[in-house]
Amino acid sequence: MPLPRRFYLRPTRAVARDLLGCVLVSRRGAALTAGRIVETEAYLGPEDGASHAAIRPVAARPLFYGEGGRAYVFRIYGVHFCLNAITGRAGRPGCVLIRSLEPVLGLAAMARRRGVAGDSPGLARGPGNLTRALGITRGDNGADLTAGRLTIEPPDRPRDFRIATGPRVGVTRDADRRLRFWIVGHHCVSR
DNA sequence: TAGCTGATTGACT
DNA sequence: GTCAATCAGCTAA
Repeated sequence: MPLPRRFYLRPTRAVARDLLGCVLVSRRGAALTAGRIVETEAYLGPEDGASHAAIRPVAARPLFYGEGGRAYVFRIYGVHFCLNAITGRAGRPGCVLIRSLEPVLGLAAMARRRGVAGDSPGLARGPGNLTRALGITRGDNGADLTAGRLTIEPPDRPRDFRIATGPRVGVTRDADRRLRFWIVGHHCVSR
């Protein structure tokens, strides 16, 4: 069973942290791919200069400010897609960027989409690689993460890892906020 | 309408 | 270490 709606209706930082160890599942027709989340970043409301609640697409605002538990997908640098989970209750903007996965299911399909070898360690490492490996596109924007073809399942093993925090990667505004979370020592965490 | 920018990646010096 | 790819949507005019 996917994580329930109430999981997302909490402060963004808490969701970002608790998402570590959970499993993202993508169903594309017959192809099933999934990976364990090992790295996330929190994006808050308008007070967070890097958040799309403060800048960027006005068209995404209804989604951003809407009830948590939906996917927010956008194109970056005209080249890659990034996957976010919307958090908070309606009227409370926030989302969590999913940066890296440890491949769990459908490795062959992921490798095919990426055009790399199946045993490649970085199959779903980095936001752009992750969406490509799972076949996630703009068409998944707004998708319900509690049911359907894109869901997030609770951890499939005990949380026996340590969590580290630090500045977000690649952001130019509010770059000093410690809103990045990752599993210490995991080989699938991006540089 | 034109110009610019970015929550990235991979190839190359 | 540098740099190009490539485009939706914002900003200025």
